[in-house]
Amino acid sequence: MGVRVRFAPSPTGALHIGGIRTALYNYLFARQQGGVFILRIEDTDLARYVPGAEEYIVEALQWLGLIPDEGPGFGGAYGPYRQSERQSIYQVRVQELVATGRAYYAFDTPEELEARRLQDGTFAYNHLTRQHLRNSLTMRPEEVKRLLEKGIPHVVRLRIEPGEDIHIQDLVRGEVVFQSSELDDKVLLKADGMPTYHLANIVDDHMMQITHVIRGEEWLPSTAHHVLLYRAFGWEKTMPQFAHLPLILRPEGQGKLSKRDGARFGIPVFPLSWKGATPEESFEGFREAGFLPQATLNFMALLGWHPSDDREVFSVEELVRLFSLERVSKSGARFDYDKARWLNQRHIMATDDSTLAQYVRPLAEAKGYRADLPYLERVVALMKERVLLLTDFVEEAYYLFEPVRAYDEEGIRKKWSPVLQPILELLIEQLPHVKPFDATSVETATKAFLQEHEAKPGDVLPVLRLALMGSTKGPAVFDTMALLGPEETVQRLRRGMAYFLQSR
RNA sequence: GGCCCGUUCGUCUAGGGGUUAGGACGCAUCCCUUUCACGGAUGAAACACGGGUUCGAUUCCCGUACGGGCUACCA
Repeated sequence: MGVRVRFAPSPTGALHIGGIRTALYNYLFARQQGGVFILRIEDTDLARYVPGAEEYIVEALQWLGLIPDEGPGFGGAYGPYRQSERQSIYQVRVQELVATGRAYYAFDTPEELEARRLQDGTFAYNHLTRQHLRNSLTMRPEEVKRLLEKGIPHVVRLRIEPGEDIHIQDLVRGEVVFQSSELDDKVLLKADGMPTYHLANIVDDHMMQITHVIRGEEWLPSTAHHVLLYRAFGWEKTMPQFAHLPLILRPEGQGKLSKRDGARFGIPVFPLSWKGATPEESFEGFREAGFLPQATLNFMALLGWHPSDDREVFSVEELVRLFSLERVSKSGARFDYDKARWLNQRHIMATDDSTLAQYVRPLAEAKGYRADLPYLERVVALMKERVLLLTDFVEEAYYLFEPVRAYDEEGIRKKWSPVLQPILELLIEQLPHVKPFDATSVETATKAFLQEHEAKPGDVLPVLRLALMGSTKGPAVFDTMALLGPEETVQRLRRGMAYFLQSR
């Protein structure tokens, strides 16, 4: 049977980078194995449902190119792919479990259980305590029937018997053993008639013929329950294999990465920006921060996985080829934003100019800058080795689109000297007559002119740069002049000179 | 508290009974260059601790410490 994996997020808000990494690993594994990548929406918690979250998830997957083969809106023969639309399936399945004595009704209210936990911190609903609680194991059948008929709120719990070792062969961690006596009787069906994660997950994975469950480490403890559920249903022979991924840790300090860490550390932790009801619930995304999707993917792939060689920059195709669950590490990976930006720079350098220009176009448009592709391609060619983020093209290099906003005073003090004034005046006169006004011709003409006047390029060029860009750093002077054109070049040089003169 | 998982430079990691413990990000110095960046060179920087096993442990085993996850009618 072919590999079938699923990414099963819950639409409770924006999905952070940890969730996206899970999607990526599932995707890579599916592609590599010639398998099927499924998106399933786990919207069984009505209270936590957030409108727009599902659309966000889909848009994020599309931006990254992690397109599901099956899922809501993606087709597939195993739907529906939203758990809220599969409610009747779970109802039927859970009745099977009750009928065979693998599950039971429990009438204890959330308040009653809460009170128990308050007085006994170790309280768990399990094989010991259930004998003293209000459920169909302790009540007379007639009483249970009566309550059910009266529509008294109740849940269905999995009946777990003690004295059993549950061995799990995890593809990442190896063998993990749990004792059934330590496990609590998990709720399978909630009082509102919706299934819990545990029930829906197992039923769906079985019905959708999932072969490998690749998910975060936070699920490892409940995997024992899941195995028991497969057994209860009699599905153990076709139970999927498990692979639990290490958590992504916050950049500094302790604990796993959380939504709030984005604001806390001034870094994006989401694929796309998310607009919440308040600023505190709104987050910036990798896309908006100026990351290329393939760089984002590369970064996430390396958070918890590494090939055996020393390479670190990969295309998606290479990741598909090289990925393996066996090489996923067991320990948590700290989110390293510097590394993310470096990786983005590598991918920007590896991307051709016309593609980059397409990415930069909306950014330029948003600022009201000139945004025709031919011009943008020249900008990108000049700057691609000097930027970390796509936004740098219109921010760091704003002077390629609009006049200099401010001159670097420190630079002026170091590079400018009034003795350069006469020769600069002359040069400015000459420049517009260079034909054609391209980098090579301008450079040749300028250097000849400087030699003729016995001036050193090392003295003059930095001043030209200061006038052109307002800064002592930036792209090559002659390339920039050619890009700006003769009129703009002359204008900037004159304005710069005037400014330098009075700043003395 | 209980259960489970983990621990190699600051960070991501390679490695694996005998290695000068390798690479990358970041940092520092130098070279290239009109600047920055790119590129190149160099440097500082790690096997959590204690017991075993062994001729020999960073590597295997057991403890301890530390970190993490789970312990909801959330996923």
